[in-house]
Amino acid sequence: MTTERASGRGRLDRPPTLEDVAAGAGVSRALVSIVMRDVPGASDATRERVRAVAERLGYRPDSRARLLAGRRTRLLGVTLALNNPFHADVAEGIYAAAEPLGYEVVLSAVADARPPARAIDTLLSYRCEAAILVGALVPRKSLGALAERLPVVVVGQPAPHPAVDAVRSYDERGIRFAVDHLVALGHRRIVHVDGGRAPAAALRRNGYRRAMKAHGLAGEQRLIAAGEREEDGAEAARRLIEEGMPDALITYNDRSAVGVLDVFARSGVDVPRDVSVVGYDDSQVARLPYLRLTTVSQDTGRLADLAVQRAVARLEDQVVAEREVILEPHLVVRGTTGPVAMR
Amino acid sequence: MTTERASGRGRLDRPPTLEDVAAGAGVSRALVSIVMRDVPGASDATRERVRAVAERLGYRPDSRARLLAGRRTRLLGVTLALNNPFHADVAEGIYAAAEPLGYEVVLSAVADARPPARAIDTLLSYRCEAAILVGALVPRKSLGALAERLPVVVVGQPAPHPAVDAVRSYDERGIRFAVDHLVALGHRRIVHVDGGRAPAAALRRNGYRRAMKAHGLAGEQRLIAAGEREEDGAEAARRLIEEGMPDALITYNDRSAVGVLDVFARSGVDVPRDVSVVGYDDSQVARLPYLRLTTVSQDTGRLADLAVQRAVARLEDQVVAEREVILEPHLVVRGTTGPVAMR
DNA sequence: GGCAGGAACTAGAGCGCTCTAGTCACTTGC
DNA sequence: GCAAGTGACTAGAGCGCTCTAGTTCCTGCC
Repeated sequence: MTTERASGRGRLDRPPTLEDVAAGAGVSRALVSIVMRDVPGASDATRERVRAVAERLGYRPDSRARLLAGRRTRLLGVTLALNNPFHADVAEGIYAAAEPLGYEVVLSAVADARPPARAIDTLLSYRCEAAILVGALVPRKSLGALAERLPVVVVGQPAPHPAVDAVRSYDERGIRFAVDHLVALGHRRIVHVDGGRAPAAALRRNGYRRAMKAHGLAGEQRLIAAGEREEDGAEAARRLIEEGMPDALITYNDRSAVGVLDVFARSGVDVPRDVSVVGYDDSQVARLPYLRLTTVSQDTGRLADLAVQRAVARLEDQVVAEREVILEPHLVVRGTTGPVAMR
Repeated sequence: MTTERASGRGRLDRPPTLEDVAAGAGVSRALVSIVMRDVPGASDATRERVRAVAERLGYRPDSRARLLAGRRTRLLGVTLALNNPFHADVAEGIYAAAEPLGYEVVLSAVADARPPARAIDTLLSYRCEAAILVGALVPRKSLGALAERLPVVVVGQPAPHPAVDAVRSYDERGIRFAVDHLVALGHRRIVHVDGGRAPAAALRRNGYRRAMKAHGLAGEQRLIAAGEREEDGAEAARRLIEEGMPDALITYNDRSAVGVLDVFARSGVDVPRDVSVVGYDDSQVARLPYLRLTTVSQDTGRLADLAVQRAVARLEDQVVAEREVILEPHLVVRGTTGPVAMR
């Protein structure tokens, strides 16, 4: 053990390997491997001795070699957008669900400068056994190609391809609850500020149309094309102020709702007196004291659990009944919705 | 190429390797490696042919093997808390900064069920060449041990150990700006709702003390022990209401401020008429229309750039002048601070 | 014509593990 | 007393790459 740490390239003394531990303990590499993996095949006395040497040398198994040599990697790949709180919640759930099943998680971020294809490439290059895509927009065709290689579970949107699993909540119903709530409050002219091409946006749009029809409000339907960011909501709000205000509006997600509320606040539009607003996701934002956004909630913990279960079931050849699991969302009524005002 | 995808363990046809591509193109493994790595040593014609075969077979280099065989991994390990928007911003910046330098990023999340030590273990097991710890609380001693193995850069807090680099903003100054601002508005009884044991909390606490003294308000100092979560701020607010309200307060971070504002709102305390509130971080939350939190901002993009530069400089034996780089924070005045009211 | 020099390519040794197929010593059962 | 069994351990092949040290062949130059 040289203490050759001084200058130059530094730390050139490569990390200790199984070989080093084996030599130190006077046993074979294979035995050390057995001890480190905690599998049967070594006496308690030896285990203890080997562990002590490993500890002393600061030995840490090399994932690269381990993954390469093993017959399986037991790696679950997850793509997510770091700036999205919904994704973050799901990812944490995935960690928690994967560990007890003996799987490890590899995260790969999607960002402006890092398209989904890039993130997925990384997962494949690590030979993940399954991929869990959290709310990523992947072209149908590439999804099909991906599913050809490994089990794919999409979270938060319907499976865009018959070969992939999907774990999501029932978006049509979520929107339906929102419309029901607004109608019960006496609103009729209910607008949907949609999510454009964002994940599940089409479903929510559709849910809106169906719900309006069901309430005999087909004639009152009004869609504003928007998107998933605050700015999209803000622009929609400006248009509404200019072109005529509805009784209420439902946005694609909470972020969009925040943009809407911002513009309304600055323009002297009182929520909920002048107009009611409903968001979607029940993200942290929705709970903020000054916002108190009425919104549709989906259970991220359960979504994560189910996604992991799915992926593992596929890998372990268990029978998986349907391609989709759809959870029931629920409405959380807070302060941005109220009864229709006298006018 | 069998289309043996049907049932059973499925996809057992293992992914194509260099060998397969080499065979398909009628060249050696080494040559394919040269082509895939885009290094000199192959003719253009061959390059094209090899690439075509690789494409046709759906070949994807195996990171495990690549990392294992190469003399360097060029991997930068990053630990972060997924639920922290400040961390997410920094992480995205790290991706952006690492790529042009030819380094890859490995993310390792810290969560309730996944302590920092665990996250760091993962990074080590992948043989990352350097570790960038974003706002993680790692015991001084383990940090020292870690720095023994590889260059470590801590982001968002002072280096808790002489052997690690730190990239952060000048927290004492940030707090000072907040105090200056409040004093200029006429406030004297300024409380600090602190961050307890959270990263950089001690610095901010200290900055508060110094700033108060500098304004001749040493006698008005009042610290409330709190933490980094919304709930910590909320509890502090309850105590203040009970034990006596100050003119203004500065919280450890924006999350804490949100908790404070929540309790104040529910208790009929008007901000900023009755009391002014300043947060820290300028996270997304602070910009929300209904919140419009006055807060201290740090430049996450630059923090990330510098952290990567640091790590790479250490790896490539460049001279690094000081252990710490400290950026200047700045105050963003929004709606939660105002002049002292007549009473 | 002979040979240096370079471009294009290959052989083969690892990288640090896992895993199969052993070997060896020591019970155990009849 | 001996085959069979069992627990503890080892040898060695391989996982899919990279990288060093070649080899081969062409081109140009005196």
